[in-house]
Amino acid sequence: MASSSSRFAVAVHVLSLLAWAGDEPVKSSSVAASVNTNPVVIRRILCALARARLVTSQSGAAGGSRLARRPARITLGDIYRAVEGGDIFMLHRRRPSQRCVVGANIEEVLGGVLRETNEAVEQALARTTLADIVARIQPCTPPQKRSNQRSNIITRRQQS
Amino acid sequence: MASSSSRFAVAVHVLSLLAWAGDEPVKSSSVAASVNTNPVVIRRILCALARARLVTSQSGAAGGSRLARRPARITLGDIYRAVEGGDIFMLHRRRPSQRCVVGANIEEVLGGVLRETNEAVEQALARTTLADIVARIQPCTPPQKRSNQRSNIITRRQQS
DNA sequence: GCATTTGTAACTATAATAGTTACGAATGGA
DNA sequence: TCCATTCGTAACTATTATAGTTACAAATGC
Repeated sequence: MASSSSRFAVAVHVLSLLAWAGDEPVKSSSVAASVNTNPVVIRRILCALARARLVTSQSGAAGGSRLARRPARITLGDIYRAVEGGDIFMLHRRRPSQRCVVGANIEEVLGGVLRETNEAVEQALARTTLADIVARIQPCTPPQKRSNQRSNIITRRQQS
Repeated sequence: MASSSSRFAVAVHVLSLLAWAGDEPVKSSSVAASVNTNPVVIRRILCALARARLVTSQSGAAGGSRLARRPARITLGDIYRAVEGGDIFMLHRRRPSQRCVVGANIEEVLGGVLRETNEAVEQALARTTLADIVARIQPCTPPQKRSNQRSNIITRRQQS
């Protein structure tokens, strides 16, 4: 089965939008319109991304969020760690029988393997940057100067 | 966060017990005692493992389950595919806005990345076999001849 | 025939996730 | 200084996945 969380996918989507918008701050409601969800869900993700120093946000009129680094300096591994953290697989939910040799040792043995596996995931994700993702999103759409009006849906690429 | 499922950990535990028991069939209730859960939970996992041809099971008195291959021929990747299958990460749960360039393309772009990531997980897991796991479970306990009585808790290693 | 064990259905309990409403605090502009 | 706007977060609900449990038919060996 898939991970029960879509936070990673949404986070990549959010950051792609911020990259698209360049220096212009983007409101959580604009992002929510593109992701097709509630602005609070987006703000929760943005909070996690801000804690990881991937974005900065500002309250108030003319507020919003923008990238804290250039897209080429943000890897999917950074994003994964920021919003999913921890490890991929659970160990047992109830402690195995310590009277059984296997039960008494399986958690430690498996723990090591799972840590290595999580490492492999992070390394695999680290090979792709946000810039790569943005480049693969309709590469035909050319960068274009932003209008002054702040539309709720971003349809044109901003800056580069 | 961790994957919400402990099926993988339990499956490795189950198969370690079967490896430990050698040719002797193991009852789901014995396994359940070691894992500290209900026999039905174990039988569900064993079903998935049987579908993947990693174990064989038999009904009836003197029934139980045993490995279908030598432990060195079973990788953690096989086990992962058998009980977790599919992919690690979810995409969006609601379809993103198709009116936004990013929303219209993010799923396809991310889908490719996530497929590659799942590949990386399977490859990482494929580097460890069930034999490796069993060898790391209290390597001090020597293999030892099994008694005739079928105890509910396996405390000694059977065969090799 | 009978005791035993698997396979599976049906149900409940628990927990994670996301969606929603609400509101205080920050901020910039009038 | 006031006010509209936006974030951050708490509190709640709804949905879903997982695991735990009971129950029973079918298979199997003695």
